Amino acid sequence: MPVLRPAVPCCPPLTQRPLTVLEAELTAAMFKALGDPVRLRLFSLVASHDGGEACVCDISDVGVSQPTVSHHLKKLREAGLLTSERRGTWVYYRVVPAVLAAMAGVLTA
Amino acid sequence: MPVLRPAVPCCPPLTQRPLTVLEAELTAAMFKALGDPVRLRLFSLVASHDGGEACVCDISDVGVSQPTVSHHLKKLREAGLLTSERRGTWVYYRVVPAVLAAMAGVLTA
DNA sequence: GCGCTGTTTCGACATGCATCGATACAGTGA
DNA sequence: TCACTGTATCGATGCATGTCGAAACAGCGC
Repeated sequence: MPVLRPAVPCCPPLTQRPLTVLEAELTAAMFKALGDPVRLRLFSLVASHDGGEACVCDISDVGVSQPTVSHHLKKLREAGLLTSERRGTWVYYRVVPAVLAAMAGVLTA
Repeated sequence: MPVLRPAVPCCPPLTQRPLTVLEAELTAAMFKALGDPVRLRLFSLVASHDGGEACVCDISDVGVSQPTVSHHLKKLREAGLLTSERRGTWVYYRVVPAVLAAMAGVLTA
């Protein structure tokens, strides 16, 4: 488990100057995490859910098996986009707040 | 060559409502294109280059072979992020203007 | 036409990854 | 403790993809 630590405010806008190798590595890892349709839907389900968090049971209906959902949620966690917390029987996922803004910033001129 | 046509203004912010299957497909394709470190550096090199365009010869020094550079530029073209134009001996790449804003919009609450 | 340089395509290879069923783990309630 | 539900991990499989060298293509200058 390599788990690149994204260090949320990472990189300047792509239009400002060429990214360094390390910057590209960190930023690409985040984009890659959103580069799968199933993961993107899972992320969107969490991000748009009431209260800013969602139980796995709320978002498991994306057309793939339960182990696959779990696998994708793990990937999103490892990329630093989501956090998870177990409360009793259920596990809740949340969007890491600064990450969306950081990624948007990289794409903004 | 599937070449999903991105139809630039694609999708609402991820936080607004869950993406549909089709929206996720289109948007994930763009994120996926930026999800490789080499491609992200190439894209950044084009996006930050003087005049908004760059010759392949200007950006080929990213640590991989020249055919690999060409392969990645093709992927970025197919994803709708770059356009290319041959002018005499050299081929110039440009960022498709609206795409950056569209992707940033998806990530903005 | 011929050679030369810049760029793309081709074919092959190794690695990565999305997916699944089976299984293990965690917590609840009886 | 035992059964039950929700979630994560394991192991296997098939496909996607990043990479390269070799070869093809495109323009230019002679």
